[in-house]
Amino acid sequence: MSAVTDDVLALLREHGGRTTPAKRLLIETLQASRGHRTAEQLAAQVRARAPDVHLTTIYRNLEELERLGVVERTYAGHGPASYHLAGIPHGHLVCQQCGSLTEVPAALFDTLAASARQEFGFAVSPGYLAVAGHCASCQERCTPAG
Amino acid sequence: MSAVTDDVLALLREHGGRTTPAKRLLIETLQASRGHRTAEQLAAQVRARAPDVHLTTIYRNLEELERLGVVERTYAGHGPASYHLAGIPHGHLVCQQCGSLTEVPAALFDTLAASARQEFGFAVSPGYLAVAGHCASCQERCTPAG
DNA sequence: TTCGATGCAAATAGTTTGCATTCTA
DNA sequence: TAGAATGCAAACTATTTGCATCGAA
Repeated sequence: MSAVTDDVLALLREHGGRTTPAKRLLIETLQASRGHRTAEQLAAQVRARAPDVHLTTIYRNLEELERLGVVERTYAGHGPASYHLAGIPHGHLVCQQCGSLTEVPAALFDTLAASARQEFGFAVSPGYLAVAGHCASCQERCTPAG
Repeated sequence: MSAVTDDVLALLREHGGRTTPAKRLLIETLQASRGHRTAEQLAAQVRARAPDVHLTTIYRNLEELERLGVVERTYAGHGPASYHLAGIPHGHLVCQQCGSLTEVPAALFDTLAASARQEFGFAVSPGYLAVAGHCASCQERCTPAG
């Protein structure tokens, strides 16, 4: 159906993988969901079309796609990880209060990444972990107007 | 024994809490361990002196201390959270390969925090989540010299 | 002597693994 | 028809909760 899906399936085959309905549906679901989805959410969406696909299969396929660099996993502290198709590199802000996840340009991390490299020889990957804090609406709700 | 321990216990009492051996030992252990410790590690260290202290008690007391602002919890992705006494604000770099956790000055986050506030109204808390990437030694080990 | 703290068992959330079966190439 | 992929059950890790008992103030 989609060129991207077929490209990913082709890549999978190149690496010794096989094309299955579960994989095709997962990739299509990832494309359809612009934002970030948990494994559970992806499973629910895939099951809407193929009720027998097990959560385990979702996890196994996400892992395979992550290994191939097609999918990125993001941790936001406790709670489940979020998955999304790898594309333009970006970072994430997660609100400690409401849990909302905001995608932000990787450029926001440039200064931090430069300092980390210079001072600690550390190469920052902005995508893997979110940056915690408090989102605009939660601050409004909790700050006594100032 | 230590002034800090007594101060924390006093703070606990002020908030309706009680002084117990388990709490005293936990606070002393947190002081003794300069770095970051998981609940499990803290339990092991406390048990060296009081074998009957249960992991549940450690979690409950860490939670209480976190609520009072005495202890900070840091998540580094998957794996257990790390705990340490709240002191000078700082951030953390976690290596995705070896898992090592590096404490870094909060100043490293200044530019990121400023941009996040300006562009998204988001108030960054550098301490709560680590920033992922690859530490110096893991890069050496894996980069084909260049 | 009251009410917070504890120990223990059990529940929980999120994810991974073992194994027999099914299906792709 | 070999070996990858799947479904299901069960294990697993990190953490939380329920409840009876214990102990600090």
